[in-house]
Amino acid sequence: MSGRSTYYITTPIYYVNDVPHIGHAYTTLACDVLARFMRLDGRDVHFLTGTDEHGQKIEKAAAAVGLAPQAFADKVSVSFRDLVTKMNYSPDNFIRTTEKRHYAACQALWEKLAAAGDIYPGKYAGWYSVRDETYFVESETEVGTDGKRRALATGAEVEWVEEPSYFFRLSAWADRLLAFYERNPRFIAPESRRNEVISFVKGGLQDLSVSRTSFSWGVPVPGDPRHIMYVWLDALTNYITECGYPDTNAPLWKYWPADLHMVGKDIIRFHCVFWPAFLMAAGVAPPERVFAHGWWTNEGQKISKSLGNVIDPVELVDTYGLDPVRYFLLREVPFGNDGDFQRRALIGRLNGDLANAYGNLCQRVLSIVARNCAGQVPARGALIEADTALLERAGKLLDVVRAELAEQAFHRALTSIWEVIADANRYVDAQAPWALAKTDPARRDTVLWVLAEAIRRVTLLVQPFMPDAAGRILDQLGVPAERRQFAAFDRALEPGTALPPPQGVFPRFVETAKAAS
RNA sequence: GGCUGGGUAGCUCAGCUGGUUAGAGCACGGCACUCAUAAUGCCGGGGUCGGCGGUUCAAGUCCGCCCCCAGCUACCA
Repeated sequence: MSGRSTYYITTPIYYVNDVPHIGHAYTTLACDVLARFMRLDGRDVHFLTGTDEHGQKIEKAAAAVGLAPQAFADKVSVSFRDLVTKMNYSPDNFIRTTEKRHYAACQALWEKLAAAGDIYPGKYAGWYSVRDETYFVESETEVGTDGKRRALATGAEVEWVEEPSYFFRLSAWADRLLAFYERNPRFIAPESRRNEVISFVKGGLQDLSVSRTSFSWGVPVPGDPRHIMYVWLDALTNYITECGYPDTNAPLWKYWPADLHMVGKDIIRFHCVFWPAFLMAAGVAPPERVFAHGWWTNEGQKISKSLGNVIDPVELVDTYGLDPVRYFLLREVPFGNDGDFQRRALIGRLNGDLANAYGNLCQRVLSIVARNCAGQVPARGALIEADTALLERAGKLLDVVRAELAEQAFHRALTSIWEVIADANRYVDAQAPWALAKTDPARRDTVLWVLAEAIRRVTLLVQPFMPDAAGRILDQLGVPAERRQFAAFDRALEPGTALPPPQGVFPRFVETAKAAS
C-alpha cells in the first residue's frame, strides 16, 4: 500500500473495434467497487476509464462502413459510455485517445524517450500478408508443401517485408525491469502472472517497433509525421494524459503514479513490461500495481464471436437486475482466476445469498421492528454476551474487507461479509424475538436493536458492491447519507430514529418455463 | 519441447512453515421453528486428499518419478 490519501485506479481503455461484452463489464466493475470502497474509506479517488480509438483496425472498420475514422470512433465510443450508466459505474472521467491533450501527451513522451536516446530509426521486418494487410509472427506462419509460406490463421500467402520504423531500445531495459520487479513485489498480481512476466523478461527482450507507416489513423511521430505512433505507446499513455502529462504541476498530477491498473490477463505484457520501461526511460515513476484478472467462459464453453455465445451484460442486467449481476461476478470466482458463467449459478447466488440470506434477514428483522417498535429504531438495554459477540464480528468487518480489497480479493471480502450475515440469521433464531414479544418486550427491543445495528455495519460494506440495494437498506434503517462513510462505521443506530415501512430489496428470481428451457 | 500454476467430498473451492478421527459453501436426506422473500436453524450421509515409491515417530502438507489439466513462450488489440 502506498499510504497516500489519493487513490488512482484505471481500467484499460477499450478498443472501439468491439461492442461491450462481459469482459469489459467485469474489468470496469472491479475498478468501480474499489473506487467506491476507497471513497467511502475517505481516500481522494480518481477513477478513469475510456476508449482507445486509433489504429489500423479502426481505420479499416470505418472505411468499410463509409465513415471517417473519427466519426466511427465517436459512434462506437458511445456504447462504452452507455455501459457505464447501465452498470452504475462511477468513473471520474472517460478519456478518449482522440483528445487533443492526449496527442500532446504522447508526443511529449516520445520526445522524452528520443532525447534519452531510447528511440532510434530502423526497419521493421516481418511476414506480411498483402491480402490480410497485416504482419504475422514467424510462429503464426507455416511453409506449405509447395514451399510457400502462409499465415496459419487465414491461409494467405505471406512475404518478407521491411518498412522504416522507429524502435524503442527495450532490450536495454531487461535488467532494470527485473530489478524493478524485485524491489516491488506487489507490482504484478496475481502471483502466477508475476512469474510469467519475470520469466518472459529473463528470456531476453528485443527492441520494440514503435511506429508504423502503413496507416495514418493515430498520433503522428514528432518531427516525422509520415510515421504514426505504435498503438500501445499511444494507448498506455492515456493513464498519464489524464493526470496532465507532461505538466507535472497540473492539478491531477498528484494522482500519479497510479495505485492500480486493472487489466485482463491478455494485456499484461503491455502493462508490466512495455509500460514501466517507457515510463522509466522518460523519467516518470511506474504505477504501483497491475492486476491481471481472468476470463469468463459461458456454460463451460470458450466465448467467441464465431460461436455466437458472447455474453451481453445489458441482457444480464435486464433479466436478473443490476446489483445481483454485480454481486455474482465478483463473488462467484476467486478474482484473478478464470471463471465459468452459468445461469444456474447466478440464480443460485441471487436466491441463496441475496434473497434468502441477506434480503430475508433484513426483512424478518425490519418487519418485527415495524410491527412492535412504533416504526422507530428500538431501544437498547443491557447487552448480553451473544449480543456483543455478533456486534463484534460485524465490527471487525471493516478491517477485514479493507485488507481483502487491498489485494483485490473481492470474493474473500464478500465471503467474510456473508459469514456475518449467517451469524445474524443464527442469532435471530437463537434469540427468537417473536417469542420475547410476550415475555420480555425490553429484551426483544434490545435483540432487534442488535440485529439492526449488525445489518447496518454489514450494509455499509455492501455499498461498493451493490450501491443501489445497500442504499435502500440503509434508508430502511434510517441511516442518513452523511453517516454512510466508513468514518461513521462505529456510530451505532440511535434508538428512536423514525423508520420507513420495510420493503423487500432482493426478490427471489423465479424461473419461468421459458427461462428454464 | 521449455517455464509456471494446479489436480482434496456430486459441484466450486479452503487447508500457513508436516502432528489428534481432512474442512466450508452449494446440492442431497432427516428434524425443528413459524418473525421472514415456501425464507431460517440444527443433524446427517458422502472423500484410499491424481498414481507409484521414498524421508519421518508422524505427510494433502517434504523428496523423486509418472499421468492429467490450464497459462506463458512478444509487436491485431
